[in-house]
Amino acid sequence: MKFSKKSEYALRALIELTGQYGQPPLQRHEIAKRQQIPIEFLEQILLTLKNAGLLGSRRGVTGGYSLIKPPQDITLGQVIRILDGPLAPIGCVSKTAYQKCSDCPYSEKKNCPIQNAMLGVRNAIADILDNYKLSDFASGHCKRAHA
Amino acid sequence: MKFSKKSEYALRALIELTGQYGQPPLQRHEIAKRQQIPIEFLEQILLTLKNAGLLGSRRGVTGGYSLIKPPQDITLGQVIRILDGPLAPIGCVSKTAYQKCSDCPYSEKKNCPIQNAMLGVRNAIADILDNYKLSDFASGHCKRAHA
DNA sequence: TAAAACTTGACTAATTCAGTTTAGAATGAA
DNA sequence: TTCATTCTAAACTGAATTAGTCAAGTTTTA
Repeated sequence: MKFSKKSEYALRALIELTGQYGQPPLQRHEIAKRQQIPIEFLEQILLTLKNAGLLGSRRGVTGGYSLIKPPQDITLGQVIRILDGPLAPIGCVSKTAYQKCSDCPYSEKKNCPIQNAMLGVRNAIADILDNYKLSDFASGHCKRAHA
Repeated sequence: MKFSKKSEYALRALIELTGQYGQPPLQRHEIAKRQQIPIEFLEQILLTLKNAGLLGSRRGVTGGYSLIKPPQDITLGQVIRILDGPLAPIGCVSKTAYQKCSDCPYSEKKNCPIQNAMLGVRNAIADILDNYKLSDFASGHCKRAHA
């Protein structure tokens, strides 16, 4: 049940880019230095975030990466799904990437105990991460979903 | 952020063993058949649960596995931790297996945004799974932690 | 005593993780 | 124009994990 290093690095990079929002782009080596991330690995991650539509980039001497949307329009849930896939701890309770379980004897019926339990877990995780905005995240405010 | 097949099979095996609590032990092939789990893999899992103190076993013709404690004294959190390790999505917010992050620039200070966010996630997961008893689980009651 | 059952440990194929390497294409300052 | 700087893209790698499988036991009891 761990998030990958990719997700962690992505979030750390996004903290830097949030601080830079509205200003000139930030270069990968600057992000790598500030957050102590191996630069080649960071590159891969920034590319993924760019292809997912979160970042824009510019090449050349004054180039770099920048947020394409305001930080309050991006949630941690979005970021983590891009890098680690669905939040659900088991395929049959995922809302964004549902997968029927093949072997479970309860599969077709509605009363699968595992599904009951895991749906609760997936909702709890999503409630937090899908309501946690990059703006709150970067500023250190621990905004709770329903507190 | 997925639970492993081991955890899933363990929970499914424990549903069967909960139904059998107080009666003669259940044999691995019977569990494997009812829950459609590869028997050699199931064996490995039952052994792990036994070594963790959740199950007892008896060899020989009338042998099998059985719960060693009443089903209301075992939580899903316990089971999953045995097979998949800590529930926390990142080492530095685990209560049962804390690990300092080595590279995070916030490491020593108390205001790490990642820690803030991930601690919320770990607590939400633990609140559910550590309050979900095997007895509720097997009977299909969706007992919520604070609902 | 032999079949049924658990025990242990080694083995393996496939996938994922965490990066590294290499080669290239765009930009803009000199 | 040229050249250093920056991003782009894809292949590659070593280690670890996952999901099983296999083989060779030991124990129990009908």
